Amino acid sequence: MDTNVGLRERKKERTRAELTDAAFRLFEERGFDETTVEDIVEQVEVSPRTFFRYFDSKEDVVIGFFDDLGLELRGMVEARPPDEPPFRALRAALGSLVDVYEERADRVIAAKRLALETPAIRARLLDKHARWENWVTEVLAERQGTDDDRGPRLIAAVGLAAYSTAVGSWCTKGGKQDLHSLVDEALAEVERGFDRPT
Amino acid sequence: MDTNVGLRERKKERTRAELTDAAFRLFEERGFDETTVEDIVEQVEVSPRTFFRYFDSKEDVVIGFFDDLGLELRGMVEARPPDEPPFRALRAALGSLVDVYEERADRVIAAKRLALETPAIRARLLDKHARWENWVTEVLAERQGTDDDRGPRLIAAVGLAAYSTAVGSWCTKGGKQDLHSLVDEALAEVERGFDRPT
DNA sequence: GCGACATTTGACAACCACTGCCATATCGCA
DNA sequence: TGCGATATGGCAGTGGTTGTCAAATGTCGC
Repeated sequence: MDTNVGLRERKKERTRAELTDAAFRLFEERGFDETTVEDIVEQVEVSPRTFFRYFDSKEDVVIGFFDDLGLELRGMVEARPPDEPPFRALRAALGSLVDVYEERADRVIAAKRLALETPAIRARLLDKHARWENWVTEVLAERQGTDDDRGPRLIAAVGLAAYSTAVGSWCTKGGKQDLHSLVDEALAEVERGFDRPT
Repeated sequence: MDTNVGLRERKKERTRAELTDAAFRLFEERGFDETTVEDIVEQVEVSPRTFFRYFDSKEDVVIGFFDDLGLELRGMVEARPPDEPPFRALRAALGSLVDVYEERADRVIAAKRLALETPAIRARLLDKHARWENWVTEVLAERQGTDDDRGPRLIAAVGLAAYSTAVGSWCTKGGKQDLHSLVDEALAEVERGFDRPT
């Protein structure tokens, strides 16, 4: 049940990585809509049918990369001390998430560029974002043991919106700035509306 | 250049409305994915090709309804007194937008239900939302004559996020509550972080 | 009302994302 | 080495979407 290291598994990993690389390269060269699945698979010498065994859809190649991050975020919020005010907990969790973004800055920025020019990608990326919001909402609601989710949802939505603007401006600047400070500034600004000690 | 009232135009309006009605009905009956464009057009006795002359995509039938609202919102923000703090201006504009939502509560709620169960719709709806964010950001940036749009964007993103949560909970409650107060409460909560007179 | 003109529609063909199905190839293990 | 599990390829089919062209239909001046 651990990380399988059979020949089979490694081969699968490699194929997946090759497909992702080829796809990103072609998307960058000629655009997402102008790249067919056929184009991608012939670079890796794999059948189209196989492509769809690795990815649910063409967009999934771009989105998939972010897939588990939401769950990770969820975990990070859960791990915060229970007496911490909710917005602050979210802020701290997002702070940790930043590390992952910086590690894979190239892919994050490429995805963002694609999102700008391709509605289909943008839409999927936003959808993933919405899923994150739901997860965070759940965790926050549990933490404060309320049945009415409106408060937690507002915090999740607003916090993630602030996070996204920071990541967005980081991407447009080419990832040169310090994402930590950008995110933290944006969230600090918003936090003043919540978690007031009053 | 005004509202054309020729037979031609009226017929087009009617066809569009019939297609929309048929589509919403079928989507509700058997779901979005299970309804083909063919199914829709045969109810209105129109060719599939014609369907795509009225709508850019199948999803567009659901989204199209909201299309101009973003521009309307933009106009409403522009119309606010220039000395008003930005978040407050946005809050006021969203307050007016609420009227439109309440008028067409049935469609708004139907769209929301479809969004919940159909990823494709959800994604498109979110994309429209993102476009609104851009428009609002632009207007706010103009108002305060800044070149760095990070501040305006944060306000737009956060304000719209708050707005969406309110609309969301209104929809899940079946549109029974007063949307005005829901929206206003959510925005008031967030506003404390911005526009402070300090 | 009639005819030239513009616009809308329908039919057909094509492209492409995506899926189910079955035969074949490949890997892991006894 | 050979058996069972799994990965792949090929193929046919569905459905969304678009271009093209010809037929139909509204518009407008006369």
